[in-house]
Amino acid sequence: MRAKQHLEEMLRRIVTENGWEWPEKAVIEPPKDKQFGDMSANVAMMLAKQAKKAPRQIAEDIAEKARNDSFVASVDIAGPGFLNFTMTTDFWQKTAGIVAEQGDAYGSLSLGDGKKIQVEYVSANPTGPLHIGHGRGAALGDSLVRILKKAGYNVEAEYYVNDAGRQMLILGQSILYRVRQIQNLNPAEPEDYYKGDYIREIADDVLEQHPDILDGTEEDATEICKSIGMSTILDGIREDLMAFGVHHDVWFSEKSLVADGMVDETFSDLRASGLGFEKDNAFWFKSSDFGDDKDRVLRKSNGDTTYFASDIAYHDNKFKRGFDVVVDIWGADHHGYVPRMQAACEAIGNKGKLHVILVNLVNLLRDGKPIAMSTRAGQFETLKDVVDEVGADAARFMFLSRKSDSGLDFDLELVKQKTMDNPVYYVQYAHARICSLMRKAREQQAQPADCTPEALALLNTEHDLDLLRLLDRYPDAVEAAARGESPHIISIYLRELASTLHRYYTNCHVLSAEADLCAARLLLLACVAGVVANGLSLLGVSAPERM
RNA sequence: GCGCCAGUAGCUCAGUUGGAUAGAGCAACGGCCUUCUAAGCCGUCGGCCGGGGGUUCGAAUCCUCCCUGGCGCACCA
Repeated sequence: MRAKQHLEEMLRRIVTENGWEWPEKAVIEPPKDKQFGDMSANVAMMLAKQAKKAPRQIAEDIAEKARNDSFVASVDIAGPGFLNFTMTTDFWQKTAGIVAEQGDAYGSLSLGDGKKIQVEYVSANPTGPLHIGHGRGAALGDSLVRILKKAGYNVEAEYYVNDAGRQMLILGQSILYRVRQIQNLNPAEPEDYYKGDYIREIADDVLEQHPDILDGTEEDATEICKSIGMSTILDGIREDLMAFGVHHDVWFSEKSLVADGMVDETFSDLRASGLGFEKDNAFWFKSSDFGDDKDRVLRKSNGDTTYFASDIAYHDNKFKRGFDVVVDIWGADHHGYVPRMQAACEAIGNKGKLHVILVNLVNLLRDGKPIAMSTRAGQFETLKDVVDEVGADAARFMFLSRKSDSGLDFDLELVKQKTMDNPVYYVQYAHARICSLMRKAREQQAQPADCTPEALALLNTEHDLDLLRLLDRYPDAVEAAARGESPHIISIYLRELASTLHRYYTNCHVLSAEADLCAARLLLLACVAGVVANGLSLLGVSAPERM
């Protein structure tokens, strides 16, 4: 019953009847200017070449037939050959019935058709607490998971734990250094180590659990520090993510890849297919065959495998788990890594199934002044601190208001402000306002009307229709967000819905209206509140009932 | 030097599988609370869409060459 769907079915039928083929690039969408009607189609222009006729003439043919549709009030032809449709008022009014009937399910799609899709995100090394940059990736990944589920995909969220390799060794050494310091041993400062206060706290715990740690070998001591450090930090990461409303279904360990022999398996597979080769005492992957700039080393001449080697094995493992699509969310500073990872996925027979989303850096500011961040130097603003200060809702909405691949200034003072520079409150306020109305309505024994044609017919002002048209578009917003893997589309939609609601609120009084009209308007507003809450839930932002 | 991403109103940004006169918010200025939350609404001002060429009925969007900014270019992770 949605306008776009209805018109597309009709237009496809007419095009077929005329012996033409539906052009894949044809779109039906609301025009940017209301004067062009409710929905606009470019199909006549797209058909020009195929039909060997002038676009406007094709448009005439189509318009004549389209006028027979009982839900189409008028069809105009404009510009180079646009077909502009105005739907009947009662068509739009039915929207309220559909939204009310479907409730929370409104906006759910069958786009994904149950396909298995994995979203891997955050995946920060367990060497320190999450900082604000991780927060952006976390918000994006979690929201994307919610959107893809809504769109009908079978989605699994995963965190890849880099619990093997050099970074973990440095973590162990950093803690051991602090342990010795606490014991007043005046240890030599390691060349490269994590300097944050949390390392000292972990060192305290280590000493408490292993008072005799320094009696054993250096290796054993480092191993103990590493293990306690990692589990402590990982627990902290889990807590911080939970407080931020972010969930992962699977925590996948890099160590387990090696232990299960998956890396070796990858090596022999590549060797067998001729895509791996020995040179200069190292083992290489011929990634240049798949568009990468150069070949890459998987096993160094000193015998260690590279990070890339386990990453190939990891992705191989993902595809073997049956995912049709694998989404990786990475920091934009890793963009140089994309071509080789794509090459690897192609080499192991999964071309085009990896989608990499790059999340650009977050510049943390306070009152316009930058706050420097570096895990190593131990000076950073943690995600936890930021969430504690500004709230999870405001932080998430800020992260999800912009395209992920452009840089983001995150000003702590700004995000606390209640202005349109910080639109989370604007959207939440729309929801709270409606809830407040509903409470007042109950006090005076008024309640939303049932979706009868008589009740719906009372929703006949331009303000009513503006809201109804926007509600009708919600599933399109979900679809666009899912297809584009772009949660910010939901955020933009919500701002527009909130804006239209606030305008309605100012112009159309509800509780003072005559009883039937009041009930009809309550019905409409209940639908709006439902869709606002629905959309906010896709962003992982709460919909408060009062503010 | 090579590559990727960005450059749209004073500011922050939408809009980019080519569509109609390029949109919001903020800021500035001017209005609206004796009725449901003013965290709101209405109005005015504001643009060679970084620049030059090209492709076509039509370009912010595609191609090409420049300019500016960010980030990458390891037998690091």
